[in-house]
Amino acid sequence: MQLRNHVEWAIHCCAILAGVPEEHYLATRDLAEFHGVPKEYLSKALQALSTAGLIESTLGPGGGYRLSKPAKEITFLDIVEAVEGKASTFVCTEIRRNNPCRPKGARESKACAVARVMWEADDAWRAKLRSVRLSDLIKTLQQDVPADLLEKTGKWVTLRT
Amino acid sequence: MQLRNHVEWAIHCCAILAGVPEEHYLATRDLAEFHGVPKEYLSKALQALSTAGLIESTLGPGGGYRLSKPAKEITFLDIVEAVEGKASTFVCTEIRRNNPCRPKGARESKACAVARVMWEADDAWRAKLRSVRLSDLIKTLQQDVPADLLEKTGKWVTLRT
DNA sequence: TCAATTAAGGATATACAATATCCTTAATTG
DNA sequence: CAATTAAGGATATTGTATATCCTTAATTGA
Repeated sequence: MQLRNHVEWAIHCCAILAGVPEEHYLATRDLAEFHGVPKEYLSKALQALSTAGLIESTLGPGGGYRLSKPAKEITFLDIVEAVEGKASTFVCTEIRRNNPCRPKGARESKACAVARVMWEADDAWRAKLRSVRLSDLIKTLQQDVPADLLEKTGKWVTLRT
Repeated sequence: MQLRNHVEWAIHCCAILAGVPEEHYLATRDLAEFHGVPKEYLSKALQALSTAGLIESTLGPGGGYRLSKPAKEITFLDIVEAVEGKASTFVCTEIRRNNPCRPKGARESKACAVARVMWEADDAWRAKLRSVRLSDLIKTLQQDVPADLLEKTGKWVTLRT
Protein backbone atom coordinates (compact mmCIF):
# COMPACT_ATOMS: atom_id res chain seq x y z
CA MET A 1 0.00 0.00 0.00
CA GLN A 2 1.59 3.22 -1.11
CA LEU A 3 0.42 6.80 -1.39
CA ARG A 4 0.46 8.42 -4.82
CA ASN A 5 3.34 10.67 -5.77
CA HIS A 6 0.65 13.36 -6.13
CA VAL A 7 0.57 13.56 -2.33
CA GLU A 8 4.23 14.48 -2.14
CA TRP A 9 3.90 16.92 -5.03
CA ALA A 10 0.78 18.57 -3.63
CA ILE A 11 2.33 19.20 -0.21
CA HIS A 12 5.51 20.67 -1.68
CA CYS A 13 3.43 22.84 -4.00
CA CYS A 14 1.37 24.16 -1.11
CA ALA A 15 4.59 25.01 0.72
CA ILE A 16 5.75 27.04 -2.27
CA LEU A 17 2.35 28.69 -2.76
CA ALA A 18 2.48 29.78 0.88
CA GLY A 19 5.37 32.03 -0.21
CA VAL A 20 3.52 33.68 -3.08
CA PRO A 21 2.90 37.41 -2.43
CA GLU A 22 -0.67 38.56 -1.77
CA GLU A 23 -2.84 39.02 -4.85
CA HIS A 24 -0.33 37.16 -7.00
CA TYR A 25 -0.43 33.73 -8.64
CA LEU A 26 2.14 31.10 -9.58
CA ALA A 27 1.59 29.06 -12.75
CA THR A 28 1.56 25.27 -13.04
CA ARG A 29 4.54 25.56 -15.40
CA ASP A 30 6.63 27.19 -12.68
CA LEU A 31 5.59 24.74 -9.96
CA ALA A 32 6.44 21.87 -12.31
CA GLU A 33 9.80 23.35 -13.21
CA PHE A 34 10.66 24.07 -9.58
CA HIS A 35 9.94 20.51 -8.48
CA GLY A 36 11.22 18.80 -11.62
CA VAL A 37 7.96 16.98 -12.33
CA PRO A 38 5.83 16.76 -15.50
CA LYS A 39 3.62 19.82 -15.84
CA GLU A 40 0.56 18.12 -17.34
CA TYR A 41 0.48 15.48 -14.64
CA LEU A 42 1.15 17.87 -11.78
CA SER A 43 -1.77 19.84 -13.17
CA LYS A 44 -4.10 17.02 -12.12
CA ALA A 45 -2.90 17.25 -8.54
CA LEU A 46 -3.36 21.01 -8.51
CA GLN A 47 -6.86 20.60 -9.91
CA ALA A 48 -7.63 18.25 -7.03
CA LEU A 49 -6.39 20.84 -4.53
CA SER A 50 -8.48 23.45 -6.29
CA THR A 51 -11.60 21.29 -6.25
CA ALA A 52 -11.06 20.74 -2.53
CA GLY A 53 -10.96 24.51 -2.01
CA LEU A 54 -7.39 24.61 -0.73
CA ILE A 55 -6.03 26.65 -3.62
CA GLU A 56 -7.67 28.91 -6.18
CA SER A 57 -6.75 29.83 -9.72
CA THR A 58 -7.10 32.54 -12.30
CA LEU A 59 -6.64 32.40 -16.06
CA GLY A 60 -4.61 34.39 -18.55
CA PRO A 61 -1.13 35.89 -18.39
CA GLY A 62 0.00 36.27 -14.79
CA GLY A 63 -2.51 33.59 -13.88
CA GLY A 64 -1.90 30.43 -11.92
CA TYR A 65 -2.58 29.28 -8.38
CA ARG A 66 -2.45 30.68 -4.87
CA LEU A 67 -3.62 29.42 -1.50
CA SER A 68 -7.29 30.15 -0.94
CA LYS A 69 -6.83 30.45 2.82
CA PRO A 70 -4.04 31.05 5.35
CA ALA A 71 -1.44 28.29 5.76
CA LYS A 72 -2.56 28.04 9.36
CA GLU A 73 -5.97 26.80 8.18
CA ILE A 74 -4.68 24.06 5.89
CA THR A 75 -3.77 20.71 7.41
CA PHE A 76 -1.78 17.84 5.94
CA LEU A 77 -4.97 15.82 6.07
CA ASP A 78 -6.74 18.40 3.88
CA ILE A 79 -4.05 17.97 1.24
CA VAL A 80 -3.81 14.18 1.48
CA GLU A 81 -7.57 13.78 1.26
CA ALA A 82 -7.82 16.22 -1.63
CA VAL A 83 -5.49 13.95 -3.60
CA GLU A 84 -6.26 10.47 -2.23
CA GLY A 85 -9.89 10.88 -1.31
CA LYS A 86 -11.56 10.48 2.06
CA ALA A 87 -12.25 6.75 1.86
CA SER A 88 -10.70 4.55 4.52
CA THR A 89 -7.56 2.63 3.60
CA PHE A 90 -9.35 -0.52 4.79
CA VAL A 91 -12.38 -1.74 2.90
CA CYS A 92 -14.51 -4.35 4.67
CA THR A 93 -16.06 -6.80 2.22
CA GLU A 94 -18.11 -8.43 4.99
CA ILE A 95 -16.62 -11.87 4.51
CA ARG A 96 -18.05 -12.77 7.92
CA ARG A 97 -21.37 -13.17 6.07
CA ASN A 98 -19.86 -16.09 4.17
CA ASN A 99 -19.57 -18.16 7.36
CA PRO A 100 -21.46 -21.32 6.36
CA CYS A 101 -22.86 -21.64 9.91
CA ARG A 102 -24.48 -18.24 9.76
CA PRO A 103 -28.24 -18.11 9.10
CA LYS A 104 -28.96 -16.65 5.65
CA GLY A 105 -30.18 -13.08 5.73
CA ALA A 106 -29.23 -12.53 9.37
CA ARG A 107 -28.66 -8.92 10.32
CA GLU A 108 -25.39 -7.89 11.94
CA SER A 109 -25.84 -5.74 15.04
CA LYS A 110 -22.37 -4.18 14.85
CA ALA A 111 -19.76 -3.42 12.23
CA CYS A 112 -17.26 -6.25 11.79
CA ALA A 113 -14.78 -6.31 14.68
CA VAL A 114 -11.87 -6.65 12.26
CA ALA A 115 -12.98 -3.59 10.33
CA ARG A 116 -13.44 -1.57 13.51
CA VAL A 117 -9.80 -2.09 14.47
CA MET A 118 -8.57 -1.30 10.99
CA TRP A 119 -10.70 1.83 10.88
CA GLU A 120 -9.38 2.97 14.25
CA ALA A 121 -5.86 2.68 12.88
CA ASP A 122 -6.92 4.66 9.83
CA ASP A 123 -8.39 7.28 12.18
CA ALA A 124 -5.10 7.48 14.09
CA TRP A 125 -3.31 8.11 10.81
CA ARG A 126 -5.73 10.85 9.86
CA ALA A 127 -5.66 12.41 13.32
CA LYS A 128 -1.90 12.79 13.06
CA LEU A 129 -2.18 14.34 9.62
CA ARG A 130 -4.93 16.66 10.88
CA SER A 131 -2.70 17.84 13.71
CA VAL A 132 -0.04 19.27 11.42
CA ARG A 133 -0.75 22.48 9.54
CA LEU A 134 0.88 23.88 6.46
CA SER A 135 2.07 26.76 8.66
CA ASP A 136 3.91 24.22 10.85
CA LEU A 137 5.70 22.88 7.79
CA ILE A 138 6.73 26.38 6.77
CA LYS A 139 8.16 27.00 10.25
CA THR A 140 10.10 23.74 10.12
CA LEU A 141 11.48 24.55 6.69
CA GLN A 142 12.60 27.99 7.88
CA GLN A 143 14.63 26.24 10.57
CA ASP A 144 15.93 23.36 8.44
CA VAL A 145 16.73 24.99 5.11
CA PRO A 146 19.90 27.14 4.94
CA ALA A 147 19.10 30.86 4.98
CA ASP A 148 20.66 31.60 1.61
CA LEU A 149 18.73 28.82 -0.15
CA LEU A 150 15.56 30.02 1.53
CA GLU A 151 16.18 33.53 0.28
CA LYS A 152 17.10 32.50 -3.26
CA THR A 153 14.01 30.32 -3.45
CA GLY A 154 11.81 33.17 -2.25
CA LYS A 155 13.23 35.43 -4.96
CA TRP A 156 12.80 32.72 -7.60
CA VAL A 157 9.12 32.44 -6.71
CA THR A 158 8.55 36.20 -6.52
CA LEU A 159 10.15 36.71 -9.94
CA ARG A 160 7.50 34.49 -11.48
CA THR A 161 4.40 35.82 -9.80
CA MET B 1 -4.69 4.22 -1.33
CA GLN B 2 -6.27 0.96 -0.29
CA LEU B 3 -5.08 -2.11 1.57
CA ARG B 4 -5.19 -5.42 -0.25
CA ASN B 5 -8.07 -7.79 0.35
CA HIS B 6 -5.39 -10.20 1.62
CA VAL B 7 -5.22 -8.12 4.80
CA GLU B 8 -8.89 -8.70 5.57
CA TRP B 9 -8.61 -12.39 4.66
CA ALA B 10 -5.46 -12.92 6.71
CA ILE B 11 -6.92 -11.39 9.87
CA HIS B 12 -10.12 -13.42 9.61
CA CYS B 13 -8.10 -16.57 8.98
CA CYS B 14 -5.97 -15.93 12.05
CA ALA B 15 -9.14 -15.50 14.10
CA ILE B 16 -10.34 -18.90 12.90
CA LEU B 17 -6.96 -20.54 13.42
CA ALA B 18 -7.02 -19.28 17.00
CA GLY B 19 -9.91 -21.70 17.53
CA VAL B 20 -8.12 -24.75 16.14
CA PRO B 21 -7.47 -27.34 18.86
CA GLU B 22 -3.89 -27.92 20.00
CA GLU B 23 -1.78 -30.14 17.75
CA HIS B 24 -4.34 -29.90 14.95
CA TYR B 25 -4.30 -28.11 11.62
CA LEU B 26 -6.89 -26.52 9.33
CA ALA B 27 -6.42 -26.77 5.57
CA THR B 28 -6.41 -23.88 3.09
CA ARG B 29 -9.44 -25.49 1.42
CA ASP B 30 -11.46 -25.16 4.62
CA LEU B 31 -10.37 -21.59 5.33
CA ALA B 32 -11.29 -20.66 1.76
CA GLU B 33 -14.67 -22.35 1.98
CA PHE B 34 -15.42 -20.77 5.35
CA HIS B 35 -14.70 -17.26 4.11
CA GLY B 36 -16.04 -17.74 0.60
CA VAL B 37 -12.82 -16.72 -1.11
CA PRO B 38 -10.77 -18.43 -3.84
CA LYS B 39 -8.55 -21.12 -2.35
CA GLU B 40 -5.54 -20.69 -4.62
CA TYR B 41 -5.38 -16.96 -4.02
CA LEU B 42 -5.99 -17.19 -0.28
CA SER B 43 -3.09 -19.62 -0.28
CA LYS B 44 -0.74 -16.75 -1.15
CA ALA B 45 -1.88 -14.79 1.89
CA LEU B 46 -1.39 -17.82 4.12
CA GLN B 47 2.07 -18.35 2.69
CA ALA B 48 2.89 -14.76 3.60
CA LEU B 49 1.72 -15.36 7.18
CA SER B 50 3.78 -18.52 7.27
CA THR B 51 6.90 -16.78 5.97
CA ALA B 52 6.43 -14.14 8.66
CA GLY B 53 6.36 -16.86 11.29
CA LEU B 54 2.81 -16.15 12.46
CA ILE B 55 1.40 -19.50 11.36
CA GLU B 56 2.97 -22.85 10.60
CA SER B 57 2.00 -25.69 8.31
CA THR B 58 2.29 -29.40 7.83
CA LEU B 59 1.77 -31.52 4.72
CA GLY B 60 -0.30 -34.57 3.96
CA PRO B 61 -3.77 -35.64 5.04
CA GLY B 62 -4.84 -33.79 8.17
CA GLY B 63 -2.33 -31.12 7.28
CA GLY B 64 -2.92 -27.40 6.97
CA TYR B 65 -2.16 -24.40 9.14
CA ARG B 66 -2.20 -23.45 12.80
CA LEU B 67 -0.95 -20.44 14.76
CA SER B 68 2.74 -20.75 15.55
CA LYS B 69 2.35 -18.76 18.78
CA PRO B 70 -0.37 -17.73 21.24
CA ALA B 71 -2.98 -15.23 19.98
CA LYS B 72 -1.77 -12.90 22.72
CA GLU B 73 1.59 -12.63 20.97
CA ILE B 74 0.24 -11.77 17.53
CA THR B 75 -0.64 -8.17 16.79
CA PHE B 76 -2.68 -6.70 13.95
CA LEU B 77 0.51 -5.02 12.79
CA ASP B 78 2.24 -8.41 12.51
CA ILE B 79 -0.50 -9.59 10.18
CA VAL B 80 -0.75 -6.39 8.14
CA GLU B 81 3.01 -6.23 7.67
CA ALA B 82 3.20 -9.91 6.77
CA VAL B 83 0.82 -9.23 3.88
CA GLU B 84 1.60 -5.62 2.92
CA GLY B 85 5.25 -5.42 3.83
CA LYS B 86 6.99 -3.13 6.29
CA ALA B 87 7.64 -0.24 3.91
CA SER B 88 6.14 3.12 4.79
CA THR B 89 2.97 4.17 2.99
CA PHE B 90 4.76 7.39 2.06
CA VAL B 91 7.74 7.26 -0.26
CA CYS B 92 9.89 10.40 -0.41
CA THR B 93 11.36 10.93 -3.86
CA GLU B 94 13.45 13.89 -2.64
CA ILE B 95 11.92 16.38 -5.03
CA ARG B 96 13.41 19.11 -2.85
CA ARG B 97 16.68 18.32 -4.62
CA ASN B 98 15.12 19.57 -7.85
CA ASN B 99 14.86 23.12 -6.50
CA PRO B 100 16.72 25.08 -9.20
CA CYS B 101 18.16 27.42 -6.57
CA ARG B 102 19.82 24.58 -4.71
CA PRO B 103 23.59 24.06 -5.25
CA LYS B 104 24.22 20.85 -7.17
CA GLY B 105 25.48 18.00 -5.06
CA ALA B 106 24.62 19.72 -1.79
CA ARG B 107 24.11 17.37 1.16
CA GLU B 108 20.88 17.53 3.14
CA SER B 109 21.40 17.63 6.89
CA LYS B 110 17.96 16.27 7.74
CA ALA B 111 15.29 14.13 6.13
CA CYS B 112 12.75 16.14 4.15
CA ALA B 113 10.33 17.91 6.51
CA VAL B 114 7.37 16.76 4.41
CA ALA B 115 8.46 13.14 4.62
CA ARG B 116 9.01 13.40 8.38
CA VAL B 117 5.40 14.39 8.93
CA MET B 118 4.08 11.70 6.60
CA TRP B 119 6.26 9.09 8.31
CA GLU B 120 5.01 10.17 11.74
CA ALA B 121 1.46 9.61 10.55
CA ASP B 122 2.46 6.21 9.22
CA ASP B 123 4.01 5.47 12.62
CA ALA B 124 0.76 6.46 14.36
CA TRP B 125 -1.12 4.03 12.12
CA ARG B 126 1.31 1.22 12.91
CA ALA B 127 1.33 2.01 16.63
CA LYS B 128 -2.44 1.59 16.72
CA LEU B 129 -2.21 -1.71 14.83
CA ARG B 130 0.56 -2.85 17.16
CA SER B 131 -1.59 -2.11 20.20
CA VAL B 132 -4.29 -4.60 19.24
CA ARG B 133 -3.61 -8.29 19.61
CA LEU B 134 -5.30 -11.23 17.99
CA SER B 135 -6.43 -12.24 21.48
CA ASP B 136 -8.24 -8.88 21.79
CA LEU B 137 -10.09 -9.59 18.56
CA ILE B 138 -11.12 -13.03 19.82
CA LYS B 139 -12.48 -11.44 23.01
CA THR B 140 -14.44 -8.88 21.04
CA LEU B 141 -15.89 -11.54 18.77
CA GLN B 142 -16.97 -13.60 21.77
CA GLN B 143 -18.96 -10.58 22.95
CA ASP B 144 -20.31 -9.51 19.56
CA VAL B 145 -21.17 -12.78 17.87
CA PRO B 146 -24.33 -14.57 19.07
CA ALA B 147 -23.50 -17.55 21.29
CA ASP B 148 -25.15 -20.13 19.02
CA LEU B 149 -23.28 -18.95 15.93
CA LEU B 150 -20.06 -18.93 17.93
CA GLU B 151 -20.69 -22.51 19.01
CA LYS B 152 -21.70 -23.76 15.57
CA THR B 153 -18.63 -22.15 14.07
CA GLY B 154 -16.40 -23.75 16.68
CA LYS B 155 -17.84 -27.15 15.85
CA TRP B 156 -17.49 -26.54 12.10
CA VAL B 157 -13.81 -25.84 12.60
CA THR B 158 -13.20 -28.75 14.95
CA LEU B 159 -14.87 -31.16 12.53
CA ARG B 160 -12.27 -30.31 9.92
CA THR B 161 -9.13 -30.42 12.00
C1' DT C 1 -10.41 43.96 -30.97
C1' DC C 2 -6.90 40.48 -31.09
C1' DA C 3 -3.19 37.42 -29.86
C1' DA C 4 -1.02 35.24 -26.11
C1' DT C 5 -1.55 32.99 -21.84
C1' DT C 6 -3.50 29.97 -18.60
C1' DA C 7 -6.47 26.50 -15.87
C1' DA C 8 -9.95 22.86 -16.62
C1' DG C 9 -10.66 18.75 -18.02
C1' DG C 10 -11.59 14.92 -21.60
C1' DA C 11 -9.32 11.22 -24.21
C1' DT C 12 -5.89 8.11 -24.54
C1' DA C 13 -1.51 5.49 -23.83
C1' DT C 14 1.76 2.97 -20.82
C1' DA C 15 3.51 0.73 -16.77
C1' DC C 16 2.79 -1.66 -12.85
C1' DA C 17 0.37 -3.79 -9.02
C1' DA C 18 -3.66 -6.42 -7.45
C1' DT C 19 -6.34 -10.17 -8.33
C1' DA C 20 -6.88 -14.76 -9.79
C1' DT C 21 -6.03 -19.39 -11.83
C1' DC C 22 -3.37 -23.36 -13.05
C1' DC C 23 0.14 -26.57 -12.54
C1' DT C 24 4.36 -28.95 -10.70
C1' DT C 25 7.01 -30.40 -6.78
C1' DA C 26 7.99 -32.35 -2.47
C1' DA C 27 6.59 -33.71 2.01
C1' DT C 28 3.45 -36.33 4.89
C1' DT C 29 -0.07 -39.60 6.19
C1' DG C 30 -2.51 -43.85 6.65
C1' DC D 1 1.84 -46.90 -2.43
C1' DA D 2 -1.95 -43.74 -3.14
C1' DA D 3 -4.07 -39.75 -1.46
C1' DT D 4 -3.45 -35.37 0.52
C1' DT D 5 -1.48 -31.03 1.31
C1' DA D 6 1.52 -26.63 1.37
C1' DA D 7 4.98 -24.21 -1.47
C1' DG D 8 5.63 -21.74 -5.03
C1' DG D 9 6.46 -20.81 -10.21
C1' DA D 10 4.09 -19.33 -14.43
C1' DT D 11 0.71 -16.92 -16.46
C1' DA D 12 -3.65 -14.40 -17.35
C1' DT D 13 -6.83 -10.64 -16.25
C1' DT D 14 -8.25 -6.47 -14.24
C1' DG D 15 -7.67 -2.10 -12.35
C1' DT D 16 -5.04 1.86 -10.80
C1' DA D 17 -1.17 5.00 -11.12
C1' DT D 18 1.42 7.48 -14.11
C1' DA D 19 1.81 10.29 -18.00
C1' DT D 20 0.87 12.79 -22.39
C1' DC D 21 -1.87 15.25 -25.65
C1' DC D 22 -5.40 18.14 -27.06
C1' DT D 23 -9.60 21.14 -26.88
C1' DT D 24 -12.20 24.66 -24.52
C1' DA D 25 -13.06 28.80 -22.16
C1' DA D 26 -11.56 32.58 -19.45
C1' DT D 27 -8.39 36.36 -18.80
C1' DT D 28 -4.84 39.67 -19.80
C1' DG D 29 -2.27 43.17 -22.06
C1' DA D 30 -1.19 45.35 -26.37
